Amino acid sequence: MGDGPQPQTGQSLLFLTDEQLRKGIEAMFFAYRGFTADPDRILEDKSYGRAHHRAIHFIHRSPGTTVNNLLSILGVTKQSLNRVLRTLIEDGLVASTVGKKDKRERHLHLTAEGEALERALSDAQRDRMRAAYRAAGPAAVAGFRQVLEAMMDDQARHHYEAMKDVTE
Amino acid sequence: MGDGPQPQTGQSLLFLTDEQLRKGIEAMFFAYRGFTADPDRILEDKSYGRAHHRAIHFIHRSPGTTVNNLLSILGVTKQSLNRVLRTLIEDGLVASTVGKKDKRERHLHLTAEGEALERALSDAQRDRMRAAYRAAGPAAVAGFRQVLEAMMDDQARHHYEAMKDVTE
DNA sequence: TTGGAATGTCAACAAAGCTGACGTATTGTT
DNA sequence: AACAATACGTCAGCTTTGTTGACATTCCAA
Repeated sequence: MGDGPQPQTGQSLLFLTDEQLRKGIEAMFFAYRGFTADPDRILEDKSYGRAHHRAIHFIHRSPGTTVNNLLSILGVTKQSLNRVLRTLIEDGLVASTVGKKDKRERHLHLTAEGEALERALSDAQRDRMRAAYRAAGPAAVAGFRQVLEAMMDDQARHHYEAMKDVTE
Repeated sequence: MGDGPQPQTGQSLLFLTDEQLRKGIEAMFFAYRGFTADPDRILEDKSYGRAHHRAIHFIHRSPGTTVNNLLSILGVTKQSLNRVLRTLIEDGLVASTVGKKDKRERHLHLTAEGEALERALSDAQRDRMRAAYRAAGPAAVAGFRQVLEAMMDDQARHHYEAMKDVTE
């Protein structure tokens, strides 16, 4: 936390001004639109929306996850998630299997078709993220992640960190 | 763009792996929820939503802006914006005045009451942003902004940059 | 065996986006 | 002067995605 290797004395004093904070707020707003734009374009053909994308993403990320776990990650009501899951199951993108240990639970997996859509969506989203990362460079990326992590609610940060896996 | 002062050789080679990109994607998702959580809490008491917040934010930011300009910033249809603006005008938070030069245009301003709500909302949002900035530090903040800017669509980035004002 | 947890479902509703059509006032152009 | 284009507002209808509240079923665990 030392201020040794930074020659920008003015910046380090001014980075908390209301103007700087406002720019950060607007950057989040505009960037999030870009962040969702590409998957949205893919989804609009099919009768799916952003909620389906989120479900697919986290089922792919944690195969076999239960409905309850997914609920707490996504932060929506079970009725809202259920509507989304029902269509995905009906359309054969998601498989729901009764739990072996606890038969009340349903374990969710992507089918081959579901994996295909997941790949299309995350390819599109990753392409933009990769371009942004490449343009900004590794140091900027580290800062990006630090600020975003600090912006999360405790519960969200817990989910976020719990999803670090072996490759990291 | 030289790789001089970075000793993290591994990181700079691996920062574009799919795993890193996935973490960035999830960081955006979770952080955006935190980003909107505090204003949302204020708005839910009143009968307003996130759309009202956005309109109020940008009217505050550009007093006297026209409906058309606001439309292109927000990226929604005029019907959608109109529904929001109508309630804000009816409730006396926004004033709409006929243009002097071009009488077809309506210029939008916040009333005193509108400014008060804007302050409450942006205070809440800035508090979280400030805490995140403080926790991450100036260098991280610079990186955060760089990555977000690179993630925007061209049109959004244009709006974003056009809103830099004299204090910066 | 009974209470509670996990899940699913029905109904009703709201916020906020969309398309399409239409009207009016104003401005610019021919 | 006539006409086209622009800015704005509005009506109607639709979609997605969230919400509450109520209720049934299944099943684990005390």
